[in-house]
Amino acid sequence: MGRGRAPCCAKVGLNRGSWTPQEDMRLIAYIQKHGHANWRALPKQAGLLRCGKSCRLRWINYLRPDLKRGNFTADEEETIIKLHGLLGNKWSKIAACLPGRTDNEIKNVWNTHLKKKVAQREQKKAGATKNDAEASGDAGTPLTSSSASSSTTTNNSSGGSDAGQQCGTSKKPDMVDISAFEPEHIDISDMLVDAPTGAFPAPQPMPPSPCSSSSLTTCIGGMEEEMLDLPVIDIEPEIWSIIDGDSADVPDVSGASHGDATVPRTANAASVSEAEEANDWWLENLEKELGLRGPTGETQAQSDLLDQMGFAGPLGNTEGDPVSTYFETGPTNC
DNA sequence: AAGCCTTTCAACCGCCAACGT
DNA sequence: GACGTTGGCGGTTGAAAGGCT
Repeated sequence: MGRGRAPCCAKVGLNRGSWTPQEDMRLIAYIQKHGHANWRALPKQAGLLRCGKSCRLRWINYLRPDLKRGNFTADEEETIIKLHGLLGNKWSKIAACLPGRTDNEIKNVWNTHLKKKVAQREQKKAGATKNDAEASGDAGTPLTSSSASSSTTTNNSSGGSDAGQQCGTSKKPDMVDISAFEPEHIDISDMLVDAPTGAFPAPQPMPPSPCSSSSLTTCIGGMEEEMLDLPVIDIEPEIWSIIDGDSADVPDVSGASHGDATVPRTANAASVSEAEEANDWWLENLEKELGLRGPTGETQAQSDLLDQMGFAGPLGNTEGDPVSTYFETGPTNC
């Protein structure tokens, strides 16, 4: 643990709270082009007045192209309940089994809906099986002892650190075998493979720089370079120094200088096309919502985007900002 | 219609593990 | 091996939305 850690946004005058459509666009554009090899440096290079942590969170939980949005299906809820029984509050691991869902989302759903649901179910079950319990040999380990209460109690001391393991291949000792509770066994491995692949491509760790594909880059064209390079936001240079804790120069963010270096290398050749498909699909929707596609053509689109990005005056015409509209409609269209 | 209460969810905080030097 | 840096995780918070009285 480093001690010299720079203070987070609150202390250095960075933006906090809700993200604006402009910030979203900026983040999206930057990551699409350069990837997110270094979250700490990202906001600086993208011209965002946010801390890297905030950017990461926003991307992971909201802007990522492979996110499924909208209500959880009954199946998903059941899956969460089951996995929570196995894993406890290991939201990230649970999320790994639910393509398109984030740990934050799952955590929220659990705390708002599922916890109660499980509690109610358990109550019913307790009432119904009260008499049976004594007779049955395995004398049922109560589900709620882990699932319903573990979220309120503090961490199950994380211990296991089953890093690399996904979807509860290791059952924690204090976790209850929920299969005894549920009518049917659940094959966790299925969940990994069962990702709805139809309209929704399997999530990629991070799509390789999709700039080679059409989409946003095409529509924005050369403007994107400017968007990323120009000091559009009136940022006091000292702020970056404060953030960095040094006086290092703001690196040149033009593609040539560091483009490839910051592009994640998680994707192998085989997955590149998949990832590009995913991105194209996502960007298509985004572009439509942003008005970057359609009869008005690219020139208008660029001009609109410039407006939205704050290049050409205030955001007078947002009419419910485009990014918000996009997400209200929902990228998955599921 | 207004005020209050509850629910929802995006965002923040602090901690920890992994990694690099 | 020690130390610093970064990414990631889980818990918590607070604003907004919705429902109720």
